[in-house]
Amino acid sequence: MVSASFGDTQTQILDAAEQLFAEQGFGATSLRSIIRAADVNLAAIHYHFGSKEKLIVATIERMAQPIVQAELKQLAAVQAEHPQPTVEAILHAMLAPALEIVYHGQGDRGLTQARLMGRCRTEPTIEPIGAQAFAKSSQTFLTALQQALPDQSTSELTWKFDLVIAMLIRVLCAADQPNAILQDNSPAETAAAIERLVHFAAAGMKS
Amino acid sequence: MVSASFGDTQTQILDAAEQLFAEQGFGATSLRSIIRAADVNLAAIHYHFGSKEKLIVATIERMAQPIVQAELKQLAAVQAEHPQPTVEAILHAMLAPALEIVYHGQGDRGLTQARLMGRCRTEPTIEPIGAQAFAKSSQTFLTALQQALPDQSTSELTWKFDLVIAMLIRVLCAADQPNAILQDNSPAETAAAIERLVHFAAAGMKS
DNA sequence: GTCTATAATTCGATAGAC
DNA sequence: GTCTATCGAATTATAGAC
Repeated sequence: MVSASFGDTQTQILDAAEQLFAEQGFGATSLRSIIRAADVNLAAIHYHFGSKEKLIVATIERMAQPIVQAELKQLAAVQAEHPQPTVEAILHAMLAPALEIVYHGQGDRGLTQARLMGRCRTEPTIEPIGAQAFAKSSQTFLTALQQALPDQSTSELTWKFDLVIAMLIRVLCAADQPNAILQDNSPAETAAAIERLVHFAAAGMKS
Repeated sequence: MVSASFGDTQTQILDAAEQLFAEQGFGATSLRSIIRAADVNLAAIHYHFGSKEKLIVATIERMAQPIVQAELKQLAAVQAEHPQPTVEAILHAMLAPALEIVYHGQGDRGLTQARLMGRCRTEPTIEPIGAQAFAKSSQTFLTALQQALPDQSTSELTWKFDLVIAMLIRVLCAADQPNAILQDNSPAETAAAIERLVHFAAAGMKS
């Protein structure tokens, strides 16, 4: 397979699908609205991706892979510095990459990707696909939290971890609403929002 | 369906819609699947409710009204006992009613209603309807939290309040999954889960 | 109020020419 | 690889008999 160059049909389809899936959800977005936005033919989607579901999988994986890699890289850096990192340091490595793409993406692309990540957990049909895309990250961070909080049982840490992810998802989905934790896309404001969220989540994890 | 033989046509439709909307989401549930489950005619939905959207509004409001009333009643009771209730007491009044319907409801009705409440925030088209149904509760509890935590700014309390609601929604939506915070529907387990969630949320609110 | 029948769209998917 | 044309099925909604 040839790697997609800029303006490629596949890339045009993925870009349009990413934006529309993020805005409207997966089930509510028709292939016809995607081909209108991408300015391609309807048959091109089936030629390149096979079906709507395979397009959804490809869209999610393209969004998730850089985030998972960044999360694992930050955790590895933290662990290399301190053999036993604090809960705050682990949560920072876990939450920062997803929030940072909001302003690292070119134009509105970052906000779109953030919403798409959040949307992976809002539709029951889609949730397994999203869980699969983020599985490696989830397992690694849950293990790190168990080492940092050895007094808490696995089941307790599991539902707390789940609640922290739920908070991240909410922050991502509500990133453009008034009174959101993330007020604007500036690097300084994003860094401050990450600290607020880490602090809030760490207090709950230790409770 | 046996249960469909009870009640009038409107109630049969609302019962079936409640269950299917909760399981599959609003957009993914067709009127035809509802009339099959309710054992009524397709035209009956349009005769009694006018359109799919109006049926969604009616279903959400029927679910939300008892919960909002219970939340406001519990908060009033807490405030009557102590003029300045603790954060934990406020959060308990805010979180307990929604979780308690899980086992107070007859049969699986409670779990269905809990999932439906959670689902109100997962589809962007539906979120304004759900926010409207819970608006009175949201305003009242945000005011109570501002009085209990006067050192925190309104914007800070607003996004923290939003995160607590996000956690509640997650608990409701994941109520039947393994490793969830709510392991089973017994009153004792539900009360314990409420305490865990209140403790987790209070730690974050005070952070 | 309840039903049958159907209108009017929209959807995902595919065949086949180029 | 890209296009036109279309299939078959699903959807919401409505008209009109009873």
